[in-house]
Amino acid sequence: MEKAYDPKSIEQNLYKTWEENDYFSPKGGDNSYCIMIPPPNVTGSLHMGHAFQHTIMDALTRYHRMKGDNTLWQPGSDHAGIATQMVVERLLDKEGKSRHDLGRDAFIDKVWEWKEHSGGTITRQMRRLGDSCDWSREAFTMDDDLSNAVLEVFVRLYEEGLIYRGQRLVNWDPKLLTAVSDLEVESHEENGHLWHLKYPLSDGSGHLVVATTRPETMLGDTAVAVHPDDERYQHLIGKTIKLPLTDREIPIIADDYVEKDFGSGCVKITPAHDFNDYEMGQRHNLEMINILTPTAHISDAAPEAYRGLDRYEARKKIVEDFEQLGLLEKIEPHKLKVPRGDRSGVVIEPYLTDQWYVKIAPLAEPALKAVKDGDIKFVPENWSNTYYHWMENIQDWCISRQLWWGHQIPAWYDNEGNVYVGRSEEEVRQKHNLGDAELRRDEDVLDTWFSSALWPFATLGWPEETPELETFLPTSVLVTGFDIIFFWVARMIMMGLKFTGKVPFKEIYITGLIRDEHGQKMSKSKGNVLDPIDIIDGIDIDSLVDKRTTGMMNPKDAEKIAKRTRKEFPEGIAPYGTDAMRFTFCAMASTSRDINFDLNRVEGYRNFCNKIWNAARYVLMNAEDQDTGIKGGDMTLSVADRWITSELQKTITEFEKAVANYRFDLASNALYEFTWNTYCDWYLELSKPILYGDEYSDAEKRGTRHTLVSVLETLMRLLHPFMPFITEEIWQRVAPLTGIDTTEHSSIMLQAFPVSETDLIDDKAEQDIEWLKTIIVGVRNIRGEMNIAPGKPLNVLFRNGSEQDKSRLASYRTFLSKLAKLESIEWLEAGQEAPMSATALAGKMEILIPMAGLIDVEQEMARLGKEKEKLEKEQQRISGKLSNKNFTDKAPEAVVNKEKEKLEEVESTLNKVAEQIKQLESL
RNA sequence: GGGUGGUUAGCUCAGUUGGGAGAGCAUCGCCCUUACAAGGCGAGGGUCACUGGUUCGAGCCCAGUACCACCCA
Repeated sequence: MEKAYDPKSIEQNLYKTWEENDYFSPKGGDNSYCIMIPPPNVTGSLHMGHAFQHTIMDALTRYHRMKGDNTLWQPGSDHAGIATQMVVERLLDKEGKSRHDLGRDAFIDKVWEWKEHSGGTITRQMRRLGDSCDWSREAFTMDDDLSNAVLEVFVRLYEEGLIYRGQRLVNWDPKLLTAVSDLEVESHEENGHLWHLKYPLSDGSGHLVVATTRPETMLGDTAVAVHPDDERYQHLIGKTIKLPLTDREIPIIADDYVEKDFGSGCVKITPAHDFNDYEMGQRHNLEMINILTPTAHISDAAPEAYRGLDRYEARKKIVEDFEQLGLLEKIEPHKLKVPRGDRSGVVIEPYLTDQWYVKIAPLAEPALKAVKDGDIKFVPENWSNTYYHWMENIQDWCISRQLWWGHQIPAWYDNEGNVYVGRSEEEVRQKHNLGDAELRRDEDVLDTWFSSALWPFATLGWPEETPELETFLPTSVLVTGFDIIFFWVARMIMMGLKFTGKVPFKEIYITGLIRDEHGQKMSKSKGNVLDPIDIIDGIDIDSLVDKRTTGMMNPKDAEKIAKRTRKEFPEGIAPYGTDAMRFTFCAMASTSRDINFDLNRVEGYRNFCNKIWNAARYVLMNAEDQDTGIKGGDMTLSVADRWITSELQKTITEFEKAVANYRFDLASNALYEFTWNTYCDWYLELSKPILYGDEYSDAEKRGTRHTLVSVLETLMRLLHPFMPFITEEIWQRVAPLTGIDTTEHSSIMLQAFPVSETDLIDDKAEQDIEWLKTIIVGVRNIRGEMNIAPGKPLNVLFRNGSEQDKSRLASYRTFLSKLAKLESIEWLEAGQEAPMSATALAGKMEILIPMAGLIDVEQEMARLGKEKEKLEKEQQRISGKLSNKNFTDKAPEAVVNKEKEKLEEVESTLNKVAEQIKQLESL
């Protein structure tokens, strides 16, 4: 084995072997376990959030596979309508073409071509992460099977009246020229203005003042509203306004939606361009005037002077015209929430169009109930409240998009404008006896999330009744971020219940978001993005800077980012390997809080990998080609052997408990702690005296070799779900030494997960080792504090030992001598004069290190002084507690007794320390 | 405006029936000891945001305040 762990040399080969041997497909027993991947966009590459979630999913998948479950991790990707279409359009743009130059069919061919060409990025990355998903089942939302499921769902919902077409206000993206759903709109506060406009009354008796953040919409005003109880305007209700810049007269109406205290208390109403005004327009039967074109220019419905102007040019001109007419009262700076398209970034316009909608209330009700009844459980639980709140206020879902890339809506129109919905044109003609009448298919496609909503059952073969559907639905757990609970999770639940009668998954594990080490969101524009692959393979600083700064809109930002990046990573990023990164994610995955990703943590866990690697080296050096007991022969287990085996059982139990609660952080800690602080720091050291010492028998050496390899072999299986590569590599070498035939059992990933055996728990061994550790640590402490070289052999004296201490020393003298580097250990009889010594305590027993030529008196005084101070504080605290009658009366007896014992112990220790100090002082 | 989460060591974070404040990294000291210097051994470092309450006892429970983050209107 190489002296240092080198992930590069092992990872990719191992993955290839696993995949070629078809280890990823389900082949377990009766219990099925299934995770559906949240399908990433084909456009994209995996970011840190994916890497995090994939680590969790893969850990769960590997864990359950090893437990013998029939385990499927279903992979696939999403066609991501808008995002993908934008990417391809941008490519066309570089050739100076638009999609319209190509035409719909040619454009779609182009998208497919692009997908074939560059859609493999994600699956390649997933392989690098070690994702053990069943690639033979890889799905894509635009595949024939899934497209059929989409058709089927659309038609059935339509036939039930749950899909309808209607003219309403939608969120219109004037750049992408499509409707988008509420969820695709992001509103953020921006600085704007509030324009106060004077609207003259028709009878010439004065004017009202209305305030607006969008003056251009006044061209579409069809009323002015006041609050019905507002005394100031009572007499005006029912009168009319002469709308400036137009020749229209509009009514003054009363509606209690109006806030009396905001602005003048008068509100201009533009039903065709504002959601609230739309509602009010419905209530009051107001005319709707659509003054915008799809590209947000002023339409022909407006006075000629403004037609064809861009919305912001029109705004400017209208304000100027008001001013000229003396009708501009004032302009105030104003902060407002500006809605922007999450893809295009342009300001969204509420816009009146024909769109398709899903009537959501009938679907939402059972979906709400499923969570309330506990058929679906959120982890952590508090996300269910967010879910309830959303589901109880859910609006109908606009599902049509004016795009080309996606599932085209299966609706046809005849020349009279009738609409027919069916699985195909043929079916429609037949069903409605249309003969060969001219039919035109609806050009729109469905919202990407429509097909995503069917993902859990469509990938398993629905609408066919497949065995997979029977076996894996409901799936076990969905692992995802809270940002798509509404986009995706809720819709899967609704559709799943509707079409399969089953919940799509039993649990939803909500992960936190990955942020940078300062808690900033990772984004291209901030230049703080980390690519998981760069953490695995490493990257030099120049390449990293290039990566972060290419394609920046603003060259100034690029400069800033380059500078910051160079400062933060002067040497670039070291290659940490997949396992180190995965373990980092696991270790940081506490209860769905956001995670500030710190590369220092990765480095720490890379070191952990190296520790494991070297522990394995040590074990192999001492066990390979040697007698590990698999061929029989007497075997005697030492106290250390029994102890480490006992500790291992406890670690397994702890791990199981943590994973059952999705506490991967606690699980990782248990593994880390056992591996490093227990197995490496103590057990491997304890094994050395036995293996290297002449005083131990063959049976004892055999027992220790056996324990070394069997604990390591078990530990590899325990670690495997989190660190698949290094554990496989080591297991392949260690397993044969435990008698496992690796030609038959070819991979750790198909081995059984360790089971904790309670009869291997050994309290006596644990106490004995505890005793050993106390003494060794005591001696080391003196060495450390006194600056005595670790290698310098010491003579020690024990005093005031009990019978147990004496028998322990008799049994474990070699361990003590070797681990504490002692030359001699001798008993001092009670009352026997001790030489001047530094002391430590193991219970009541004193450990004395004679100081002649070794120890500085003042230093030892200082050390003991510190010790004394600590003990006195503790003594004070406890005795204070115990002298409080309230405490002794009211606290449970067990607690009080515990405190009493503690006090006794502290006081006896304190006495001994004080005695030592006195002795030193007397010199 | 409504809601959710957070505030613990210099940094990143654990702390699950309320009963001795923890880890990793960073810092300091000693050591290249025959698995590992990506290491070993030891040490220092915290009014657990603030105020009040419940309790014999609060990092933990309750009320309020401040600040931060996110979601919704």
